[in-house]
Amino acid sequence: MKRPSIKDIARIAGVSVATVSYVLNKKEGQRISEDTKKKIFEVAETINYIPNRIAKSLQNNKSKLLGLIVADISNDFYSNIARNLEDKALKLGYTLIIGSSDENPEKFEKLVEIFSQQQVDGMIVAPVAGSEEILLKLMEKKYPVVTIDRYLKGINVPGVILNNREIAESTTSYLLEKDFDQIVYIGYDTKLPHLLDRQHGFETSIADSEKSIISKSILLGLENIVEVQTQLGKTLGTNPQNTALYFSSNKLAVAGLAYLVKNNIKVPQQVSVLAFDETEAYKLFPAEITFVKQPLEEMAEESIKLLDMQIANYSSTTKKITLSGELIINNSIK
Amino acid sequence: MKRPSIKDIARIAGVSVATVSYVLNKKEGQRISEDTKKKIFEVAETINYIPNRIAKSLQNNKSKLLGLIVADISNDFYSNIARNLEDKALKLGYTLIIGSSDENPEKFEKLVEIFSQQQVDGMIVAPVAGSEEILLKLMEKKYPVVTIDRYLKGINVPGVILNNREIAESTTSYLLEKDFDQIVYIGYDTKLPHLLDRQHGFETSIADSEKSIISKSILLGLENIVEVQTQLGKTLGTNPQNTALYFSSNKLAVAGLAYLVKNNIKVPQQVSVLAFDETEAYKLFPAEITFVKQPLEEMAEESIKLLDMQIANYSSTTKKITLSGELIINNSIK
DNA sequence: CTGAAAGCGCTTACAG
DNA sequence: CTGAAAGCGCTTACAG
Repeated sequence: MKRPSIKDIARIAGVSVATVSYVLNKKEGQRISEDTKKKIFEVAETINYIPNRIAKSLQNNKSKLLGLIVADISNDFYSNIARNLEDKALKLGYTLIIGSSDENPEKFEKLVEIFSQQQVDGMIVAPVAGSEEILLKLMEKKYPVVTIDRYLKGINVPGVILNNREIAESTTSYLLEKDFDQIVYIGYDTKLPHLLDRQHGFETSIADSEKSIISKSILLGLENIVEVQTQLGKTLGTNPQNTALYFSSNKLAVAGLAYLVKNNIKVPQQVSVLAFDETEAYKLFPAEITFVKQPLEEMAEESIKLLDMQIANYSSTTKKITLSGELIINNSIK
Repeated sequence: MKRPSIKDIARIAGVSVATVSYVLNKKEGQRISEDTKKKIFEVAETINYIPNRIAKSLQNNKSKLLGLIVADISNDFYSNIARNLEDKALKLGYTLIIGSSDENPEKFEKLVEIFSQQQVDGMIVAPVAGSEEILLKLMEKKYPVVTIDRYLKGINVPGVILNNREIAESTTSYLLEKDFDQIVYIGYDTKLPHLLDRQHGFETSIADSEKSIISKSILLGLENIVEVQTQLGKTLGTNPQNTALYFSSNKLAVAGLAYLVKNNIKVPQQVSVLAFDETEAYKLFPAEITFVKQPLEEMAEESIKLLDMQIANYSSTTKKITLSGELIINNSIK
């Protein structure tokens, strides 16, 4: 059975499709008698009419679809972002399409193209390394786009970002106050600016400090996180003392903490831990992890706003919004 | 600047829109000269043509959009399902729209309606308690739909499901062999059949056993998982011995394991643990958790297949596919 | 080998 | 207060 259309309503109610359209969309300009209105609503109800958004979209060039591209939707951090975005989007009448890039620029481009074919009204993306061109093209076409979590050097895409460098700097200073013998930064070997910012924040803070402290960085490939375990083994030895570990992401933290648990290294007695991002996994660690909390809800809110503005005005903005991370102090630092 | 359409290509290439459409869609029936073909492809390339899926959809009544409704996309289990579905969907040319129901039938219905307006070609849903009517209506309209992870009593929707009852039974038997003094099932106070199946599997296995063993169930509201901690406290006391805990979901397991960690209860020396589902969080627990693994990839594959069949044939099926869980034995059971 | 034309389900300026 | 008609960007049976 064909799904009922506006035409069916018109036929049954004995009016024109135009009238039906006016009534159903509650257009103010047109004055329709209460009688016909009532009739139309009744018919719509009984035949179970659901408007066809596709037809509407073709007409007004708005799909009410928003595309979200993250590295991997099964990653805790991104699925939380997705959830927050979903809620905000829904409030504005948008629905979210989701895609995972796997840090692969080709896949990223593929997703951009698919979303573009689907006529999404805008995209929220966590761009991968090497996707500058792709974003640039989107900007040129005035396609509404907003970056989230990440950003890229040299191109001016609107976006919302954490104050990565500052929060890394201040939290490292917090560690420095504690007089550790050694501070180890566990980060990524990457070109992604937001991750480099964290690293540079750490390094600056160490360099600016008067203290003589051994600092070291372990940098892992994005795809090779388990490697952190071997590296930590080498760095910590069998009986580490008075050492602090700075994990620059939840993924790294989970991998690293798993190593500590396995090797029965006591936190914070032997090793102190500070981590970026939250994850449910922390709950199962013997110590409560001190971590940098990102304001995910605010991020979602601001990025959707930024996108909605572009969609509404057809005006491309290059506005960047920086939000502050917050150090949640628990007991993983001595 | 307006985005280029097939009309633009036609104008520039000096042919009709029909010809352009034929060429771009590589229709075999029509024989077009190589020259015009080449010309058309060239023009499409240079003006950066991207087909408008909305227009296509209106014509052929296929949006190439699939709706996924889960309880909460930020839940590990569902974000993993989503990821697997995304990959399978992409291979068949579909894009995923995602929504979270929060176990709320009204929200569930709202999402169904929105997805329906967006003309998704089909929906994959983890139905919430009380959504029977909604699914029934969908079935009546012959709207392609497949349930995943969950199912509902009394309605015949096609779907893929775990052998919850059987795997719960066999894994409980596995526990029974170990001669515990006490076995505690931690589950949900719910009407969701797939969860009741797990519970009944557990109960059957206990009842069928010859052994005299104390068994107990702690049932939590879906929204009140932290409560598990108080309940476990009451049940376990300060110095539990030879007790086994059967967690019927990853959420419950994480909450329960957090309690064990906090109270320094040794696994498996004092308390043994078996959990349903996987989560990264297990990595941070001192013992490696023995758990029931669900074949997520296969689930995704089968559910998409089931959906695609319905979409292709317009034939509604009521086929149910049951997949087997697997007990991954680690060292959390003595 | 190629094109004119109808139509998918809506919206909206215009006419009455 | 209401309707006829054009148009959004495509596809496709039909004609030539």
